[in-house]
Amino acid sequence: MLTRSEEDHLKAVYALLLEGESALTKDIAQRLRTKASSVTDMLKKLADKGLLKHEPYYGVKLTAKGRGHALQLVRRHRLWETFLVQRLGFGWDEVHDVAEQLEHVADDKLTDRLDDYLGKPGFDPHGDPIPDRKGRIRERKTQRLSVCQAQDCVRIAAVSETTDGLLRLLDAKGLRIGTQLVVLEVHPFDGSMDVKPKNGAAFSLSKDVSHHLQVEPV
Amino acid sequence: MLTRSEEDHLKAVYALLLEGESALTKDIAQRLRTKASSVTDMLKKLADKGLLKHEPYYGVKLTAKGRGHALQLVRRHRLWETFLVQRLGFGWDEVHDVAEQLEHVADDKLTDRLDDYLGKPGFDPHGDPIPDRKGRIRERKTQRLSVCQAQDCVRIAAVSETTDGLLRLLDAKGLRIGTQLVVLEVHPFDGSMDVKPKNGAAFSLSKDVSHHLQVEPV
DNA sequence: TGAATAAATTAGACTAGACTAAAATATGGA
DNA sequence: TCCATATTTTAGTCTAGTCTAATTTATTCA
Ligand SMILES: [Mn+2]
Ligand SMILES: [Mn+2]
Ligand SMILES: [Mn+2]
Ligand SMILES: [Mn+2]
Repeated sequence: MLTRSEEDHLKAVYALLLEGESALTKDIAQRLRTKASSVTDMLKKLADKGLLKHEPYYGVKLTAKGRGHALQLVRRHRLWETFLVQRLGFGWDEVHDVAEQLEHVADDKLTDRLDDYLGKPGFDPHGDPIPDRKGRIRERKTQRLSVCQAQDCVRIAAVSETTDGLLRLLDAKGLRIGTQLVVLEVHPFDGSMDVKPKNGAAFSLSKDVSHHLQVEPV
Repeated sequence: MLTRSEEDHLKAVYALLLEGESALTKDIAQRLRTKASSVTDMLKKLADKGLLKHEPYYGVKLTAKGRGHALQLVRRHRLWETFLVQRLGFGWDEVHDVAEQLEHVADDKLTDRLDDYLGKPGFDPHGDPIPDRKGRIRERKTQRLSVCQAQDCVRIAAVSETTDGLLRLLDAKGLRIGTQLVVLEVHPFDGSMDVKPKNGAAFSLSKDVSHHLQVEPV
């Protein structure tokens, strides 16, 4: 049984390894709003439990066991987010903090029943994949909207930064998971691009925004 | 913001004061499976926060603030139990431990939306009243089935001990919240009674069981 | 190459929440 | 009344998880 803090550290490692190839002590600390020295202690503890390999001054790698635990945690987090949005009517910008708490209620029966109840969803409200009970994830080939070119037709698959501000901006522009877009033009000067949703008028997106939209070809 | 342990202590005090008129240190310890000395420390802390009055060697009384917090906790506990049974298909004997964890996710929006989603239920799966968002409880006049007499017609309103064994025994006999019964006969020798459900054959209940069934006249 | 800097670890301190053992207090029965 | 017992509190210890400050190690660049 892992404590809440152990779980949060494990998840931070998992997320950082997905984003880049290394999980640095300082980045874990920044993500958890704690200090590097605290992270060092916790990494030692997680290594003792066989959840990760920690070579002091080199990097952190998850073991199969550690990855399994992390995936279960991600599964619970994303199932709860889905529940909050689909069933309780929360906005996708309002669910993160609550899910951050609910994810720590570790009960396999609860998790599996919730999964059934929601219809075994493959993706959460932000478009992130939900691992199944065995930790398997549905893979997709997506790319950032910011690397697309004029004439490309794409569908928004996920938002890679779920800060409230970005999500609300997307709401304001009518952009959501599944929205189809055509790229009209890319402006080299500032990296902004003009896009046109399938049903709607064209508008412009800054590079800050397009960089955080994961899209798939349509 | 209260910690999980503070919340559990407060709830134990609240429950003990409801059952009897005093909440003794040793009883709190027993309920929380902890030691009297630990309880003393926590009572001091809760008193410092203005949630209860603790006169060493005398008793514990909740302040209005403390009662309010306890009621919110009870509200969350019972709403989650209701969710688990009504929506996720859990048995009424399976929900307590999970609800004991979920109750500590303190988010008013979550609680209120869950309440709405469940249709603002007045009672949980064990027949216990669910406080509303202001902490108000629907009062009923119930009595133990064990004090009823031959010919009494009653409806089961609540089960006052939610141990797995009792709940499964009731399941086996087809007794649930709302079941209507006629008391046929009471046997003074062992306190057992013969009862007949409205739709079904008569059978006998031991005093151990009838003592834990709260009923209302029908 | 070798400082300067960045990153990570170690050392030591603190708090919360538990425990055991000992002391203090209250209570019930002879 | 007064002692035996039950209950509660106090004193002191322990672990988990955090912190700051100091030290160690790795990296970068002049
Ligand atoms: Mn979390
Ligand atoms: Mn998400
Ligand atoms: Mn609890
Ligand atoms: Mn209940």
